[in-house]
Amino acid sequence: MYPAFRSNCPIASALDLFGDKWTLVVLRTIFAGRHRFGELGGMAEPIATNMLADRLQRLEDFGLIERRVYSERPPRHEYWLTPRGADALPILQAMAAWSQQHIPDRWASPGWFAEGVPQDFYPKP
Amino acid sequence: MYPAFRSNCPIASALDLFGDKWTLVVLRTIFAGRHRFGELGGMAEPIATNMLADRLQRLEDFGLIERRVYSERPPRHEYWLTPRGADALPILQAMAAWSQQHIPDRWASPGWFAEGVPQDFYPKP
DNA sequence: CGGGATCCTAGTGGATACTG
DNA sequence: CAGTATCCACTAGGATCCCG
Repeated sequence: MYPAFRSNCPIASALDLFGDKWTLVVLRTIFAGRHRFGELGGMAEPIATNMLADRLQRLEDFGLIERRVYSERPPRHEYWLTPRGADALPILQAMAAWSQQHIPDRWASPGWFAEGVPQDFYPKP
Repeated sequence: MYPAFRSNCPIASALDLFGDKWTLVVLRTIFAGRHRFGELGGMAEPIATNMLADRLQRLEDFGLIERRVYSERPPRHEYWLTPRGADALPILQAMAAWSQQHIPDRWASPGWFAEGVPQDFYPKP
């Protein structure tokens, strides 16, 4: 269930858990208020459904998110952060802050997530 | 020279720059006081020399590190953080803090980098 | 010592079709 | 709607050898 950790370094271990192309992007989207599979699949960065399903499964296995199933037709599933997942926010904020400082031209554009993002999600540049 | 950015999101952009298996681990090692190619190649996480060379090249292209060449025999090269690279420290610290909170059993062990790491590099658990 | 050049593999990732 | 299954392409990554 857990990946093979490369070392005892906490940084390397964190990267072994969610240091791939998609995991933190998916997590960011959940932070931003998207909770359903379809919403996550429709984010700005196109992701294949099998990739998305795989990352959600892993995040659930690692205890970062929780899956809620509603008995409706059509079925509705939602993914919510656990406290453990919510604690990853500083990582995302630190990345956002770095980008805003050092790739400002990209960030100057309206941004893809103007609405739907918590007020203080992206730190002020 | 720059990667293809997936979107305008600063988080996704940061991940496009250094969200792979090795880049942040290499950066961490430089933060920890290793500056020579051989030292970086000898870190706890075994990395192939071509991988290391590639990541160092990219980090230099992105302006995160600076390459210093000394005219000696045998030759000596050193890689040092630029201000832009040093600004990535909060990202590493946030990852380390998360790991220490949520994968404590791994961190409880002596750690691979007891000496050589700046005093406040890993936040207190 | 610090890489570059090769070659090779594994796994990531993508498109499409299909199902409860 | 929320996935799974299948097949396929690509490239990140690794091992080894070699050279200034």
